[in-house]
Amino acid sequence: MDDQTRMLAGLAGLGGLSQGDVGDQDSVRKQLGQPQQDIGDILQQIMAITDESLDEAQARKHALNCHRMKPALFSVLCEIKEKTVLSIRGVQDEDPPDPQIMRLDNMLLAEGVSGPEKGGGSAAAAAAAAAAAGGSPGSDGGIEHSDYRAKLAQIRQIYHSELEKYEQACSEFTNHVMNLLREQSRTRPISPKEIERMVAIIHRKFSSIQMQLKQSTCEAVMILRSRFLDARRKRRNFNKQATEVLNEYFYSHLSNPYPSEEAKEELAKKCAITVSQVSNWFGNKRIRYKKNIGKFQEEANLYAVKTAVDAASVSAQASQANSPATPNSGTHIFGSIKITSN
DNA sequence: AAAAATGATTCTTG
DNA sequence: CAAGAATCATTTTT
Repeated sequence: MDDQTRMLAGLAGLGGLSQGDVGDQDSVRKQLGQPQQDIGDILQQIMAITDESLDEAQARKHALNCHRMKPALFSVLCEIKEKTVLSIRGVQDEDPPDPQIMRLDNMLLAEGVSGPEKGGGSAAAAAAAAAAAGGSPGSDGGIEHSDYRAKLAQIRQIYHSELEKYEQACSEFTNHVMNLLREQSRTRPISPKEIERMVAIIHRKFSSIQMQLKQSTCEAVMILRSRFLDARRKRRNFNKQATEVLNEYFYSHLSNPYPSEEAKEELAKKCAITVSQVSNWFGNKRIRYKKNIGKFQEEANLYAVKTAVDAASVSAQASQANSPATPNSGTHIFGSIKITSN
């Protein structure tokens, strides 16, 4: 009962001390003549250790270890620690996997930057290139592709070497701290849990650095992607014959230059381009024609003549076969066009 | 080197 | 969702 009341008073209700601990401390108290004085001295010496030379410190440390007070102080520290451990326990919550980090990791994995070495990378690059290229050219795709892959490999290599560097530094530092703690555990009590916590803290710090690395790597990959997979950056003009076919269709359907899906497919096949390229072309053509009809007059005449000649060759007619300067005689411009003057 | 042309993308609209 | 419009980034022309 005596023990219990003392414990309540001394530990402010924190509990957690075993009877053994209390007994230990009790005996310590009896042993000491003037506890305050001696403990103060020892603490002073401990604090002064950092100011001393290594040999000196070593010697002093040894002396302290052999000090008759050492076990007593040790047990006092044990007691204090019992108290603090409790307060620490409340603060320590396991970190939930940060969704941001997960996202970065996933992206890097998908991009083939992290994960298995060469295999993943080239697979991802190939998939990306395939998705971008569609399936038409085949000739110049290879060069861009390999270029992209090379850049990606470069990024991957930098990423991995940096990551390794961090990992190494982390484990080195962890080792160092562990050694320090082990050394210190001779003079003060250190539970495995404490060490564990220390290591966790270190790892968290380093992983935050790693996140920065991941972030910047992601950024680099995104830039690379937009640089190489954005088709408009490596635009090739259609060949002469293709534009000829397209223009022919456009000017011969000038009153309604909206090819149906089937017509688009047909044109795409004839021009060796994709259907969406045909759509793009007509979209651009319509808007640009309408924007400045005058500029396209010559072209319009040219193709009008062309089709007229074709028609004439079929039905050898010469109703009004002369001056090609007749601007699109029967072609009313599609829909209702508001010509923006500029 | 500047200007024009051109294929592609993005955003708004109906 | 497709067409229009504005814009981008490159290629071609001047």
